[in-house]
Amino acid sequence: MQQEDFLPSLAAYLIQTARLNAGKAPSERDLAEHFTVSRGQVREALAILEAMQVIERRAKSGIYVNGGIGGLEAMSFFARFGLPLENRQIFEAVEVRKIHEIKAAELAASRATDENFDRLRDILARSEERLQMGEGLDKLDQEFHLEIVRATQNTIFLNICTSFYSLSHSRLKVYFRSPERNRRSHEEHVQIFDAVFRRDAALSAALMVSHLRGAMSYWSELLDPPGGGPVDP
Amino acid sequence: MQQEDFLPSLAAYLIQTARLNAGKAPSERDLAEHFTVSRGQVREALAILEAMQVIERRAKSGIYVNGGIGGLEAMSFFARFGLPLENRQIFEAVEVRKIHEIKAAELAASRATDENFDRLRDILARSEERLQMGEGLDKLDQEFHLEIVRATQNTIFLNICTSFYSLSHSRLKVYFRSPERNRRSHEEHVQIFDAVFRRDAALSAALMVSHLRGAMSYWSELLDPPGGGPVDP
DNA sequence: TCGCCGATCTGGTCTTACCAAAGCGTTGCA
DNA sequence: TGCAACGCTTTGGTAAGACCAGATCGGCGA
Repeated sequence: MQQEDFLPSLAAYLIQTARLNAGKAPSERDLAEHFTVSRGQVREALAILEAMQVIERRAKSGIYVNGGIGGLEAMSFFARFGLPLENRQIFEAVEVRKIHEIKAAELAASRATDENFDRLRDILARSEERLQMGEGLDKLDQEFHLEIVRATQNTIFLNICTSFYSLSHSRLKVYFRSPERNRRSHEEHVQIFDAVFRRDAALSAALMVSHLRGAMSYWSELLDPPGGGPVDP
Repeated sequence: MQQEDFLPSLAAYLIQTARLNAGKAPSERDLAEHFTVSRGQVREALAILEAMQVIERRAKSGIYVNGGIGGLEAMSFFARFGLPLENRQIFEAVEVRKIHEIKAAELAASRATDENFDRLRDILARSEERLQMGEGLDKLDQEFHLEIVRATQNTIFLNICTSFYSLSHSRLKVYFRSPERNRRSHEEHVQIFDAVFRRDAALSAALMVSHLRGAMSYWSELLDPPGGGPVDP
């Protein structure tokens, strides 16, 4: 146990043990022993988790796991490593994603460069290829959406959207198991590309609205029913 | 030298020294000596900065400061401690803020609760008070905008917007030195409040558009002219 | 039963030590 | 003279031990 996946392991363990103990996690010394690493390693990881607002370290008292996990970085960190998020968080993240990507399509229409168009064409071509072979879009969907964001030429914006995409990642895998949904998704991508290429900002945004509505309504249905308990992201 | 302000000091020092040495910062041992702390402390801080994508640690080689600073967390960290950002970054952050807050006004119109309205009224009342006494709005502007975001009931969204607000903070102080701008800003806040209170989503969004346009055009003028060099955030 | 006191635990910090690989300068050979 | 091989130094990565001061909590005494 060392390497880079020590952090997520630690985080998962902290949350798991804290849940059984009113939010309080084991001591640094216990954690070090449990993971067979030095206390220094544990402290380094804890410093990062504290900066992410995942935990709180109270001097001479102990380590406490924050309730509803804090910052964006923390959440995308969680999603990246498959840790569970709550329904509310997922819903909120989806809403933020909608806000971002609709505006992204609009801005992309006026700012996309030839390189952006080249990459988009390449992504669409590879999508077509995969569909012909009867395979799911998978990562290509993500690539398409993020390339649209990249076409806004706003690197901060791209940064945020990338984080949010990871929040929905494993869910999307399920979504893209259906051949029909794959096909429709691809066709909508092509339409969006055309609108952006024609520099039609309003149409680009409108198409993105309906594209996201279609894809995400599927998704929110999975969330709502039982109402409450945490689901895996 | 210890406490919480060690991190920003370290960050500033790393960036400063790295600039003179092709992106390479002093070794951990040198840093520990320079700040009169233990190597462990330095490593803990470096772990956080690495997680923020501010630096990169290469085993057996050294510490390297990343060019155009990475993630959102890193940027708001920088802004919070008055470290310089580049023009491009500021422009991008402003654009993202616009995207967020316009949509926030729209959503707030349909979701704001009585508590939100109470807090907004309180903020406006205190604003009025300060204006009467000839003082600037200062923090109250921030409170108003963030309360609008809070009214969307999306905590993740609020989280992001809060980070972005800190990016423009010290600049806003300059903006609010002008009594006339204070007055106009306050009046626009009142109008936005009314629109939200009447649940008029379209009007809320439209008013926010012009409010931000007014406030931020002032600002982008400060950025564009010389074109290039970093400015203080 | 209530309050006080002391042992214990905990995070915070520092020191020392060792490892392995990267860097770099020197040396030695062609 | 030029280049390649060798070896020392530096560097991040990791571990182990120690001390401090405050919080925590149990037991003792009033």
